[in-house]
Amino acid sequence: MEEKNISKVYEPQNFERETYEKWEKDKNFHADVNKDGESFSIVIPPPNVTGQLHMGHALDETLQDILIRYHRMKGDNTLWMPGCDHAGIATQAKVEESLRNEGTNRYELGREKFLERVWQWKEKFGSRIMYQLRTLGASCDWDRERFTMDEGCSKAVQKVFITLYNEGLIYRGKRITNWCPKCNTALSDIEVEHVTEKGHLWHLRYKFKDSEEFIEIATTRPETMLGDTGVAVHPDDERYKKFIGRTLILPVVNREIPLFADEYVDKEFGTGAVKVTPAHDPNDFEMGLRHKLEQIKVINNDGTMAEGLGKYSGLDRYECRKILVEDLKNLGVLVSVEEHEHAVGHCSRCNTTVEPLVSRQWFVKMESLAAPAIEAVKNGDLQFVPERFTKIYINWLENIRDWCISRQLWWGHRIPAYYCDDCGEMTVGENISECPKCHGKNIYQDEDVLDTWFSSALWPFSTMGWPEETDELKKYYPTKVLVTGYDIIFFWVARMVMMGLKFRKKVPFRKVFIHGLVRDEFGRKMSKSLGNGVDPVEIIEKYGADSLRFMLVTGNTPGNDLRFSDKRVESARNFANKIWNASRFLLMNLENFDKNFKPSENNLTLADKWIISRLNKTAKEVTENLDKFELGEAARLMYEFIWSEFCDWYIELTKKRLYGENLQEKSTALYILMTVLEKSLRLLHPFMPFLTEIIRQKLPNAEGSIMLAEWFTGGKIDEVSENQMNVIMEIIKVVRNLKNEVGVEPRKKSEVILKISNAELAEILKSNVNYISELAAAEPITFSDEKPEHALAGVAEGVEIFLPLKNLIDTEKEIARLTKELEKLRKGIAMTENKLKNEKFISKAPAEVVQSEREKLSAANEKISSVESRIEQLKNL
RNA sequence: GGGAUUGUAGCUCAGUUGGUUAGAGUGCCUCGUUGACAUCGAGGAGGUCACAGAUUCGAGUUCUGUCAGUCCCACCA
Repeated sequence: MEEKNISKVYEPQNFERETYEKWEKDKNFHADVNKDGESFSIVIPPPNVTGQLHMGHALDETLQDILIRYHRMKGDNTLWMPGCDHAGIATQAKVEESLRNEGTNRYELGREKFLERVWQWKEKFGSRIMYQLRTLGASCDWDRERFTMDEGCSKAVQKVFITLYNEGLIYRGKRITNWCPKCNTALSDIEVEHVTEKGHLWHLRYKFKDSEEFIEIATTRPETMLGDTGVAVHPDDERYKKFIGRTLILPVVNREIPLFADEYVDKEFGTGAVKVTPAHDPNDFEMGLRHKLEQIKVINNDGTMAEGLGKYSGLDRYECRKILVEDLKNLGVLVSVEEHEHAVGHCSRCNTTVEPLVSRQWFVKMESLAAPAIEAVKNGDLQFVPERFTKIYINWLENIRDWCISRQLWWGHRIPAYYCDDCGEMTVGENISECPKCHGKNIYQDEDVLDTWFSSALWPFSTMGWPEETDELKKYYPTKVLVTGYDIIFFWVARMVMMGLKFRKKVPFRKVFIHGLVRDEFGRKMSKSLGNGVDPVEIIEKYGADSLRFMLVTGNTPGNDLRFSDKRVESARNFANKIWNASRFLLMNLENFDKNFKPSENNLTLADKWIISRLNKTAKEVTENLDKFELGEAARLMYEFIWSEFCDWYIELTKKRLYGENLQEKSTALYILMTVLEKSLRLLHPFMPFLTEIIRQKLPNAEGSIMLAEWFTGGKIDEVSENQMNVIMEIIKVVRNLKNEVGVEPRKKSEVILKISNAELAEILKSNVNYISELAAAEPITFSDEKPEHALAGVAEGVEIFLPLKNLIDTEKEIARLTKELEKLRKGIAMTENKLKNEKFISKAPAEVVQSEREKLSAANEKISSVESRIEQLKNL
């Protein structure tokens, strides 16, 4: 059978692509709403169209694909919804950068032309991302691919905005917000990263209007003093009580400003008196509202100083600080400068220091939306895996502040608010072309777009056709699980929950499976600036997608970061190669196998029963772990089973039968090999989809695509056979060990004498003695009740094992080895004896535990005396 | 300031409700290639489970504290 010849080594490049194309062509990924089966749906965390996928995505998609493939095999009606996010600010920045390289900018291009350019960008990178997903093996339903700015999603966005506005949950207001001078837009609170920086605390003195007295204030941002409209002290501060209500003269600008009392002020900090700049500090803004202070904007949106500030106007804010401090010093206003550490906000996108300033923006009132989202977690509708992230989520929601959703960008969903030039009326609604108040036609739409996360928040239902009541929504909403990194719990997860509950009355997903970040081999975050990012496609080209997937999913636990390492991908590739070759071995032997052959129960050997039982147990555990989202543990179990049990032991144990003359025996062995391999492939398929598919198709006992094959949940576990086989394997190990210790070549046949006290065990060993002779090159093997003289000795599971010396070994070395073993045994005995001496242990520990300790002790004592006598013998040689 | 998390073999990490003498991968050492696989096989060395207490018959596992690292949140100018 020519088709069964497969190459000597695993070469994933030869089949991954074609395999995927076949799956896709056969519509194996497609979810049919009308089909039966419990629904199992996942919406992909839409990757940004800013560029290509990185290792973090590869991890995220791998985890999802494993779950999806597992559930598909289990017979669930499985949908994995793919798509991309328009990533407003990030994508716009990318396109602007490329314009800059061409020597132009978006303003020169104009809004319309600029957007054309962004759409071109989106087409290019969007399709690249989808290609990468395919390369990784992601079994997404491509017929349902979505984009946050496609027609349907945009409709959902409008609908949500208008509804929230009409309910008073969206409002427009002139408030202080975080402003990025470089991106030239407002930001939400969570888009600001606070970094502790070394700065200074400048002490300034402000003179009272009607006396020569001063009050000293402390500030970290002297340039904002130009916008001061008051000074605040704590009402109980004895130092300043007498000044409250008096008027100060603001230095440099000579503005009259009041000194007032406010509980916000901390008496202990600085001088206990704080300058108040309502237009440029969130706290001052609040105080300003409380005390009806004027807001004077002294810093422009681009970070330069505003007009009307004399020589300071037009200066960059930090340049101004330098000059102003110098001037204050000369004026005698500057009293002192202290070193001071404080947290400074940076734009999470471009890292520029954000400027809090007052502007007119749109906000979502969050409190009433947050309450049900907290409740959903508390009542169990929504569960985090691992659970510890619940606390982070709740804590954030309980302290939530209003969400600034407007961005001064061009790329994104334009805010559906319209302004009438004739009467000044603002209208929120769809397709407004006429002012509802004055019927004027001079209407223009709000220039701003929405925060990118606004549309992402609707993703689980906007992708399913909402606001229409589609079949998809009925079948697949809520989704079963959301798989994402802990870094976007606030940005995305919490907001989806709020929106889902608000507009669908149901949580968008039942479980949130949180994973960590992929770091480089030194534990650093992978980033462009460090240049330490690893392109998943490159790894796939080198090692195969299966290897990458396997590496990403093993060796870490849910929620924890993982380190990427080439070594570990290589190790996964070696595993793939191992499976490949085990399969090749089977296929080679399968040439004349009658595919209708079925072995009878009576012809099964101990090894057969053992491997079947081990497979059944493994399947059970793999399934349990998958259900618990312990994907790494599930994968590890498969690794262990296939490599350490199936390959290292079982295949070796079948060789005698395969190469022998007895057709019955040979067929039985082949049948079990084939069955176990086929089921193992199914269990491994979610992790390594390509390899398992390609191999299974060559097996005579399998039909159709493995991805549609039934999941194997296990079967009867045969403890008796497992125990018996364990004894045999232990004996083999001891014999190998003994030979190795004394430098006898592994393959060199050596006589072995077994002394067994347990009669039942002796029978079993006698009938399976061939395993020992085959795998330990032990010949002849004899059973004896006597300890032979001059022999190496070892013990396994109550069996004493002797290898007659026959002058082959170094007695000194052997005595040393035995002495060491003796020490080990004595240590063990001491521990066990201590336990058994302890009356509390005897009385409180479960009976079977006590019993096993007793047995252990007597076994160990036997071993000791045996080893001791060996040593004596050797000494007398 | 609050919270989370990590500390186990040279390195990277498992260790699920407390129960044999703590495991894997990788690296290292010894031996081994005529047939599935050197991307391999057999064997070995290597750990007072960060430290100190507590609970328990029994703690890597639970609790408290200490030290060290990482991260998140937070309006102290």
